[in-house]
Amino acid sequence: MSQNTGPRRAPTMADVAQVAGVSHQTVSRVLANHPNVRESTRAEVLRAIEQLGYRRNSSARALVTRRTLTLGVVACNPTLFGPSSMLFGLEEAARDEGYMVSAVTLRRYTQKALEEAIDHLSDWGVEGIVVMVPHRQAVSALAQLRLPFPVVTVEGGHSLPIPGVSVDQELGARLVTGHLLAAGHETVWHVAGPPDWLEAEARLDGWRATLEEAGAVVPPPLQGDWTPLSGYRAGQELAGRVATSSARRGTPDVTAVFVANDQMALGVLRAFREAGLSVPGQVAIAGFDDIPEAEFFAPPLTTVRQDFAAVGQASIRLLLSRLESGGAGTADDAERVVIEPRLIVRSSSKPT
Amino acid sequence: MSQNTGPRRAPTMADVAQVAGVSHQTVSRVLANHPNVRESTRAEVLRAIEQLGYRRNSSARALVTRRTLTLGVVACNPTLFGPSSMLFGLEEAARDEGYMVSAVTLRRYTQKALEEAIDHLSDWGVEGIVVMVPHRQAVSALAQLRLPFPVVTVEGGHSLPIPGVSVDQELGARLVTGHLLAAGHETVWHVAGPPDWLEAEARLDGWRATLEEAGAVVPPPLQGDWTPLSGYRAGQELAGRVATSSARRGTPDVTAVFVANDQMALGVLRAFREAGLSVPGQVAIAGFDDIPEAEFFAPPLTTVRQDFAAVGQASIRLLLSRLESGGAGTADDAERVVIEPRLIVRSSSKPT
DNA sequence: AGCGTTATTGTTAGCGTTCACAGAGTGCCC
DNA sequence: GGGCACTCTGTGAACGCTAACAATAACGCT
Repeated sequence: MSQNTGPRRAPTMADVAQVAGVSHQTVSRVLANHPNVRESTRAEVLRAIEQLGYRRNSSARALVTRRTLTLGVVACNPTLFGPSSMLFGLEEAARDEGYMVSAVTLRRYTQKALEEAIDHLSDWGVEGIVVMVPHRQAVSALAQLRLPFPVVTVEGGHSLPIPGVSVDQELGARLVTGHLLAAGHETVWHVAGPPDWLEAEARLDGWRATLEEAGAVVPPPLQGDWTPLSGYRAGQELAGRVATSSARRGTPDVTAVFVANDQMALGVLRAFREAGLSVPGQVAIAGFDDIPEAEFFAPPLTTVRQDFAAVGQASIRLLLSRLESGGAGTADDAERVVIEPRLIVRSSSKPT
Repeated sequence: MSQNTGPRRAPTMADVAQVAGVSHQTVSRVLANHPNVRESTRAEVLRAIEQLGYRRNSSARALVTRRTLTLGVVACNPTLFGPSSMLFGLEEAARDEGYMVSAVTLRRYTQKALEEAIDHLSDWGVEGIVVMVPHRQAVSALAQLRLPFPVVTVEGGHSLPIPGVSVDQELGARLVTGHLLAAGHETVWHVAGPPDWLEAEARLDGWRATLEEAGAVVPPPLQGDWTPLSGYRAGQELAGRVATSSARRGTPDVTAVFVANDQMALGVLRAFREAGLSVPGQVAIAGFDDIPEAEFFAPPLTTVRQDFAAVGQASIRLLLSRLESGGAGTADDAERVVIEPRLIVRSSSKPT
């Protein structure tokens, strides 16, 4: 029983070949499902593989095939519901296609951080990357870089010739704003996201356009940063406005608010609650994203649902199609996939 | 101008060597920061690298060094705040140490899915993995598997000889329950998580033990599944109990509820609101996790904060220490890192 | 029988690194 | 001026796999 207890190395193809009594090439053929292998030898080889617990060495394979079967992702706020859902859908889709996904997360967007992230991924030989960093500067910085592999953006806007997937944020904003106007509100206020985020901008644009088309006054948008706290602050300001305008004109000028995401909407709700404003009685509120919690807010939040998982899947499909077409960095016919959001009406916007 | 426009292959070390007028080995030395290289040649090599845009081929490197510098993660509910925060902290820590992280996500736990996930990671030659699947069965299934690389669990319980990191869930539960008892409640009800989750069990245990030690009645725990909806259902049941007990005995038997996570607590809050029960006036509520939204619930939620990012970092440290000690699968002195949670008191539990 | 064709297997040569070793040059000492 | 230590550089051989080609056996057909 010379059971070698030392840190014996993983078996190689040659080991399998020897056990099975064939050449290493035949083993390779069996593994590659090559048709021209006699059934009996195939069985023999499989048995040897089983017996030795053989696993193909991915590095050696990658070295010779020049394919690492690895994709990279750069993500930005990965603890938020949206980004993490996308990441999830993306990883699953990639795995189904036989790829591995390596993610690098950015604490905050800076050009340097983005470049380092991409560098890090390149070092590991990814075949392509998905960039989920929805800052305006990120996308233009990306366009500058000439990378030796395909890049796909998520929510990267339409202005640059980089293929990408996005949800039609503007449409979503139009849906909510239109919904609030239809409910009889004279106008709709807006708590926007950070101005350098493309999503924030698109939502702002959709909101403004809808108001203008309806001939409604466009009130100055308030500024948030996606966090509940910033929504809370904006909510306090709006609540103050309601109070003073009611006192001055006898009628409040804020009766409906479209908040650029659900988390901030939560903050606004709290501020209103503390100010004694009833929702939707005195002010109607709507959010964006439809996080799982939104249905259970006080009151349940009207919002716009985005199919994040679908975005992740689409980004992988797009990346793989680029990969197969051999299309490296440059792509003039930058494909874009747009996914439609859906309005979810709940009590926060219903007339009592 | 013989600019080769074809899909010219990435430059190799030999190319760099030729341009710099040295041998490929010298290039390798420069890249490895070997001390015995003359300053002038080092500069020459670096210049050639710059000029050619050379990047070391990670597959070739991995092949010869037998190190892929890649770690794997198996995660379970990656869209929740907790898991995604851990993933984030973990990835960052790994990157700081020069490792790449590849994550595989499980839609739902099954033994098969777990094994496939691990298989998938093994295929890519990870040097070790972190398993973030806090099911009882997952950990025992893991213990069965004899893997050729180190494994670290997150929230994997203490019963098995696998190194792991966890937050002291039981302590957290004790803190909340004790806090509620100290506020004068005769007993504390509990909405538990799914019974096959270790975290749910530990929180249940901590709650029960605290009640027993205080000589309080231990009411039957309600069952949830972490989602707001399940919390909502449990909340409806509890609200019903308040109503009938108040009617029958003149005094309600539910005055305080410890909900096993914040999302379910949100559901309970909604149910109570709909039933006309005031929080904390008639019933005090506390959750667990301290998700960013918790502070803005109606009312702001008392909860237990877990430092998820720290858990992720600790898991990487533990995995790397295992890796360096050469400790593969077997590890009798299974190290465990325990992180202490912190009670965060907000108005949902404050006596009016 | 002889030939072409196909099925099955083996042989050899890389893929781009790192490692082990050898070699050349320099300085120092007895 | 030979030997020794040290610095710097190059040569050749792996690492474990796949691709290309060669070789052999088996088969059908004229």
